Formats: sequence, C-alpha cells, structure tokens
Amino acid sequence: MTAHTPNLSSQYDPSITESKWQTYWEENEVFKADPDHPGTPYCVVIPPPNVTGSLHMGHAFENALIDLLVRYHRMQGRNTLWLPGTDHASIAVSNILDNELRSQGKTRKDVDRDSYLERAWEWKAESGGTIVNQLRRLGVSTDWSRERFTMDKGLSRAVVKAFKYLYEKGLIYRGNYLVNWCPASQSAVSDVETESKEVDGHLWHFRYPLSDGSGHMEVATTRPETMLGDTGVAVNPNDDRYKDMIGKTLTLPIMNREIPIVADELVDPEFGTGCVKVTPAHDPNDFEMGKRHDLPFINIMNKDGTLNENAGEFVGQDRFEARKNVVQRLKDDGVLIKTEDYRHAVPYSDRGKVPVEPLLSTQWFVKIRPMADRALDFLDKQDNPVFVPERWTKVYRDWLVALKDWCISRQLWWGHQIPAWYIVSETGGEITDSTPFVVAENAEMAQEMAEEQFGDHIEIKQDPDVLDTWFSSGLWPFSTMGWPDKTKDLATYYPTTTLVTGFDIIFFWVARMTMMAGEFTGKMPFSSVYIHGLVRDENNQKMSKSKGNGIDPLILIDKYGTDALRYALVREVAGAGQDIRLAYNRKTDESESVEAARNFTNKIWNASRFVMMNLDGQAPEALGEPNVENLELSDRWILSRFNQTTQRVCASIDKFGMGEAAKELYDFTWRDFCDWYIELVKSRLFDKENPSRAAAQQTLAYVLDGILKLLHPFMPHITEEVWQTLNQCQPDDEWVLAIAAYPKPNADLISPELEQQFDLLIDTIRTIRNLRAEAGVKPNLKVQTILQSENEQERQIITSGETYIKDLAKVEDLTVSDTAPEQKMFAGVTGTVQVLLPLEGLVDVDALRAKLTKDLGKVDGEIKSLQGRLNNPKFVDKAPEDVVQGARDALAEAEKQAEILKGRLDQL
RNA sequence: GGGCGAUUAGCUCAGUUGGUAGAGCGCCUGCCUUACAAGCAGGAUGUCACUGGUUCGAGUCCAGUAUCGCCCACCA
Repeated sequence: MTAHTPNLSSQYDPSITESKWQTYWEENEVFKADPDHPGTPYCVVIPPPNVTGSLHMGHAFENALIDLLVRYHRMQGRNTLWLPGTDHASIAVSNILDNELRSQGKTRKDVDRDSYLERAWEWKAESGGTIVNQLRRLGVSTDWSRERFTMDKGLSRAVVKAFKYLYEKGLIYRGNYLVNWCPASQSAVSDVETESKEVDGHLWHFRYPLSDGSGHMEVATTRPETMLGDTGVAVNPNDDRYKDMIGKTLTLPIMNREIPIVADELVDPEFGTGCVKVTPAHDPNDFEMGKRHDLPFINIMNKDGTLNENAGEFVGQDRFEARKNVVQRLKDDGVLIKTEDYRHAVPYSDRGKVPVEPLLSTQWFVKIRPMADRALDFLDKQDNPVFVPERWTKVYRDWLVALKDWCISRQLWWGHQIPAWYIVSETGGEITDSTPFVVAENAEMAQEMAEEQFGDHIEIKQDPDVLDTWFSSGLWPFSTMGWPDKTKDLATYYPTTTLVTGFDIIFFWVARMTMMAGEFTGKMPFSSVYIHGLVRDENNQKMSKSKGNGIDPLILIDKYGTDALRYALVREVAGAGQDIRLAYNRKTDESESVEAARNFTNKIWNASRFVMMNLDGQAPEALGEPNVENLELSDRWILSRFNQTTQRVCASIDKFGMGEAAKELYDFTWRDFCDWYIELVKSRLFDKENPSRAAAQQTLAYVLDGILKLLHPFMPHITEEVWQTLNQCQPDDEWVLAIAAYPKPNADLISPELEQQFDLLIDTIRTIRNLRAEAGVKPNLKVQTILQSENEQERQIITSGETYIKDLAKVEDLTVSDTAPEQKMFAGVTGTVQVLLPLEGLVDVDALRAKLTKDLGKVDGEIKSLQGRLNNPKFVDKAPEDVVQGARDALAEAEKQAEILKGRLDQL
C-alpha cells in the first residue's frame, strides 16, 4: 500500500484513507464468512434498517457498537459473521408512497396494485442503495455476499413457510375481532403500533331514560359518537345504588333502542356515576363486556373513519364531525347534563399520527400464548437471552406475560401478501367472512388444494392483505441464513451470539424473534441482547424526524472522519447503557466531542509518524520483539502499562463496557505512550551511538503495533492505514490488520511495583516542572536541582531515573542526597522527596513563601483528617488491617512533608 | 395508576466489591521545544440534589423527599 519510508503529512486526512480501506476490505472479501473457518462461531445479524430514506445518527451509533464487537471477536480468532441487510418496512414505505400519490392528487384506489408495487420496488432500490452505501461509509465489517432483504426471494419463501406451518398448527387464525384501526393508512395495526398521547378532551355526561319511565341513569363518555352503537349500560354488581336496576332496560336516546342494564365487575363504582355505556363494537372493554353479556355488536363506522348506515342521521359524517353533531342533538333533546374539560390518554397510530379507532373487522391473528410461554420458559429456566444491561430483562419478561394475540394482516399492498386463497366461487365471487379458503405456498398449490375440496370448477383469489412487517423481521436471525433449508450457515452461525439494538424495539422485534425462533428452531435466536441508549441532540432531546433535530452522520463524517465519529459515539457509552448526548452546533455543523475524537486520531497519526521516522526504515518484524534483558526502566514500564491496558480493555469489552475500553485506550495512548514514553526515549533515539537505542526502537515499534491492534475495533480505518505502513505491507501479501490477532495480555510483564516506582519519577518530574513554572523559569533554561530524601529506596529509584528527570524537566545538574543544604531555594515536595531548585538571584521570596504556605495548608488538612481517623479507637479496632496501615503510612508521609515544608519556611 | 433511569467541577459525563472524588471540553499562565498549535508544560475549580438511617467510615448501601426524563396502563 503505502510508501516504505514514511513521508506522511502532519495532519491526518481521513477522507482518502477511509474510502481506500473500505474498498480494499470489500474487494478482498476480508469479512466474508466461511463456515469452515476455525474458531468458535461469533455471529451478529444486523438490525435491518428500514428502506425509508437514509441512515440517521442512531444507526451510526448502533453500527459502531456492533462493528466494535464484531471486529474485536474476529481479531480474537472467532469464526465471525456479521450479516447485513434491510427491511421492507411495510407501513412506513406505504405511507411514503401514499403521500407521493396524494401530492399528485391521487389515492391508492386510483392506481392498480401492480404499478403501485413497481413504484415500491423502485423506491426500495433507491433507498436501499443509499442505506447500504452509508453503511459502507461507516466502515462496517459486514459480509456483503450474504446481504439480505426481508422481501427477497429466499426470505419471502421463509415467510410463506412459516405462515403455513403456524396456520396448520392452529397458531394462526382468521376472525372478526376488535382491532386497532388506523383511518389514515386504512389498515389494521397491532397493539405496539399505537402510542397513547395525553390530550385535552371533554367528558360528556348524558341521561339515558329507563324504558318503564321510572327514572334515568347517567353515563359519561369521551367519545359521544359511539353512543349510536351502544347496546347496554353496565354497573358494578356490588353497587347498592343500582342493584335493583340490573335487568331493566333503558331507551337509548336518538336511536330509541331498548338496551339492557347489565352487571359487570369491570365497572368501577367510584368513578363518575358508576354507570358505563357499553359499545361492544367500538371499545376494547365494551367488547369484552358485550361478549360476557351477549350484547349485540353494532358497528357504526366505515374504514375511512366516517359513520355508516347504522349511525342513522349521522351517516357519512367523519367521526369528529359526528361527535359535534351528536352532542348538539343530545343537547337539543335535553339529555346532555354537562360537559367537563377532561385530560385523558388517547391511542394514536404510530405511523398515521391520528387517533386509532377500535373497529370490528376480519383479520388474521397469531395465537400468541403458546409462543410467548415458550420464550418465557427459555428466559426463566435457561436465562436465555441474557439482557445487557440486566434491567431490561424485566421489561421483556413483563411484556411477554401480558401479551395478547397479534393481528398480523395489514390492508396494504407493500409487503408479503398473505398466502391464503379464497374459494370465491363459493360466495358469489366475493371474499366474505364465510368464504372458505386454503393456505398454500403458492397459487398452483392453492388451486390444487381447493379443487380437492371443492371440485374442478372453482375460482380462487388470494387474500389481498399483506403481513405485518414484524412477521418477517421475526424470522430474520434464521431466515437470513437459509431457513427453512438446513444450510451450513444455519448449522454454523445459528443461534447467533449477540443482538445489539435499542430498547424501543424490544417489543416490536426482540420478542417477535424469540417467539418465532422458539417455534421454528426450538432455540432462542441469540444468547445475549445488548440494549443501547438513544443518541440525543445537543439539547438532550430525542432526535426525530418530526422535530427535525436529527444530526446527519455524514456531515460529521465529512468533517471529522468516520473513525472520529464512531469513537466519539462509543466513548460516550456508560456501562449502564444510558442515552448519550452529542454536542453539536447547528450553525457551524461542528461538534466539540467529535472534534476531540478527531484530535485523538491526529494524535495517533503523529505519534505513529514519529515512531516510523525513528525506526531507520525497519518494520517491527525486522526489529524483533523487545527482549526483557536489554530493556531500560522506561521500556519495562511502558510494556507493563501496555499489558495492563490490554487486560483492562479486553475485560471491559467482554462485559460490553465499550465506553470504558475506549477511555482506557485514550489514556494509555495519549498519556502513557505519547506524553511520557515517547518523550523519554527521544534522547536514546536521537543518539545513534547509544547502545540501548535498538531496545527503544523495538519497544516503540512493538507498543505502537499493539496500540493499533487494540484500537482497530474502535477506529478501523486509521489503524489499518498506519499499521500497514508500519509493517511495510505489500498489496499482495494479504496482511490485514482487520484479521490480525488481537493482543493478549502478558501478565509476566505487568509489574505494579515497577509502575509505582515509575510514578515517583513522574511525580518528581512534575514537581520540578511545577516549581519552574511557579518561579517563572524560561522553558528552555536548564536548571540545577537537588533531590533530597532520607529514604534510601527513594534515592535509588530517583538515581535510576536520573536521565529521565534531566531530559523531561530540563535539569542540567542533578544532585541526589540524603541531606539538604540550608539556603534559600525554591522548594517543593512529592512523597517524602524534597525537590530543591537553587535559583541564584532568581528566588522571589514572596512567591516562594506563598507557594510553601499553600502546600503546607493542604498537607495540614490531610494530617488533621488522618489523625482524626486514627485517634478514633473504633476505626483502629474495626477497620481492616491494611486500611489502618494505609492511613498510618499516609499520615507518616504527610507529617514528613509538613516537616520539610516548615523547615523551608523557617529558612526564609 | 404502575415501573425504570437520572441528579457529582462552568459544560458533557466517569466513579468497579463502602476507605475519603476523576476525565474530556471550557477557563487561566507560559511555550511555534526538529511527531503533533487538531499540539506541549503548568494551574484553578466540587455542601457528590435534599433529609434521615446502617457503619469506625457513605458519591457508593437502605428508607423517604424533590426536580427532570423515559416506558407501560382498558376509569368510561
């Protein structure tokens, strides 16, 4: 790929690098899965984005997380597959197309189904193409040869198979029930596709007279138009006020229909008057009560939300217009008692954005209990799937417990057409509730089945409705791998390992997958589910289309690079899976947090540049790995830190702590490696005669190589670029960082004692730098320094790091001693080491006094607090030995520090 | 009406099993030191929302309160 002699710009340019590696990975099929690949399978199926437009920040976030996990495990040697694809999104795409028609002054009725579907496929090609290209720009390591679409041939076949199987098993049925009707999309929707909104409405109270003229009962409603379909009034059986009335009848105003008074436990005697009007065909509660008391079901509404002929004089009026008119009529008739302002929850259609109407209609349903119970069984008995964070388990469980039958038919065209054929010749060419039907895999088979049952001269017609999108998504983890065929992919990669998705989709998708998978594969489709939070905007608002506050990931990618955006998003993730917030300036399209991540990529770039400029053109392999025996203190220190970091990073990712791992790597790379190690080895590198120069080069190359590997799952492009350059890879030698082995921590090289000793050197250097700054010493001026400690071990450590101190603190004459000269000097203390700068003629006594006094104040505070604790006999008795000893040691050190500082003050 | 999450530096957030608070950004000071000014060195900043409890010791555990946010729900 790149030049051997690194001649790289001092600023990292992501645009060229990123597209280069995206193309390279894909052309070389680096991420193509092979079932015969060694290693334990690691498999993730993408949550398929809807083909409704383009990717948003949530997709960027989700796929950054998935890619991190997938790349990490691939580098760990797992047999890895990340399967990509898209979802046809039946209702969402239908809405888009219907709006398109509307803008042309047309409706679905003005076009034929085939041309509508043609347009839908066009849309799919366009939007699907956009999305897939955007995914590529995110740098996802998916296997594109296995890309699927929920309506492609294979998945459609799986859908039909699944439907037929469930039907034959009695788990799918057709029937006339109350469903959520969306008048906007003119289709049934499932319970999860509605959301309740608090609205300011009214509660209207009316009087219904008893038929025998002995009085009246008062009822209240928020939907007065439904009274046209009332077939009863219910009271609580234990309500003494109404006990005698049960069984009597009332005369329904306007309609003049005799309706009975029934007793039902559901009625809350405390609420309102304790009397409830019952409209079985237009309210879920009333539907149940209607069934219990054998009340008539009178449907007063058409599918477009207007009232039908059962509504008498209100026929043809829209439901909300009829509401006004019914109220007016009741008022005119003198039965309206009062109108109260009333705030209440109204179910709205998710997609249609209008109130849903409970409507009696003939639909297809999945009988949910057996499937939900099986999923519950897996959860309770096998802890499968495991949710991360754990708290979502309860949400998932509660929902499965409460689940009711699932309406799966939609009165739409875009989707999988229901594989049921009606023998319409039996019912005069029409599909009615009683038309017999067969469920088959295709029209030919349906014809055959129908002829067997009804003879030769029949006519069949396929159900015009399509299936709920989530029916096919529910099959996704196994249908994408070839189910119902027994494929090698299925045998190898199913069940998948982890599903990564948002909490908003647990109900829609996760539970559907577990139920379907339980039924069809006898297994849960994944062993764990990682639930991530939302990406919120700069004002902590949920990003949404309607608010228009979305942040386009591509703008930030163009500005800062994919790696920077991905790193910024991942770094924000807390262990608990909280929502993350993305800083953003809408005027300039800038983001502080992505900029900070971009700066990190630049830091990596420049550190790498520096390292490569100092390896004399040798790759790490040619240099050889560092050999402990030849190493200096700083080399051993950075190797200890490196292995420590590797250990922590792996431990974090293994428990889904991606944000923690990201921060860990940032600190190690920037602070330990760049700020300290590179600065420490400079003098060795620049001195070609230095015998330890080779060890420095080896260590530098080795650690940089390791950093690139560790960071690769977080920032795949820049790390691949630098790694290939560092290792002088050739285009045809097939060395690719993306499939290199992830570093394994070498515990032998981790030495807490060494790190602790090194900390003393670092602190000493910091103290000298601080003193220089406080004394106003020019940065380039070398100074004389005396380090005094009564502790022999401390003196040894300092002596062993003498050159480090000289180099990094710009000290030219360093004295290490157990005694300190008694003269006016700038002074500080770290540990029990006294740091002295004999700045002849430069010592500003006032400044020095101020500094010493401030330091002493801090130390005194510490002493006071420690003494307080140690003087408490309960603490000494009850606290663990090591804690007490720790406090004693800290006190001794603080007292020593105070003594030193006081001594210095006295000398002024 | 249930359930969940949050409350820590000016801002955005970390804080593992209780041992006496950290990072990034921003701010202040000084540096264009031959990897990096998208940088380097130094510095300042906290009643850990509130109240009580457990404990030798609480940001951390328990109970309650307040504020904000989210999810679920068939009081008409």
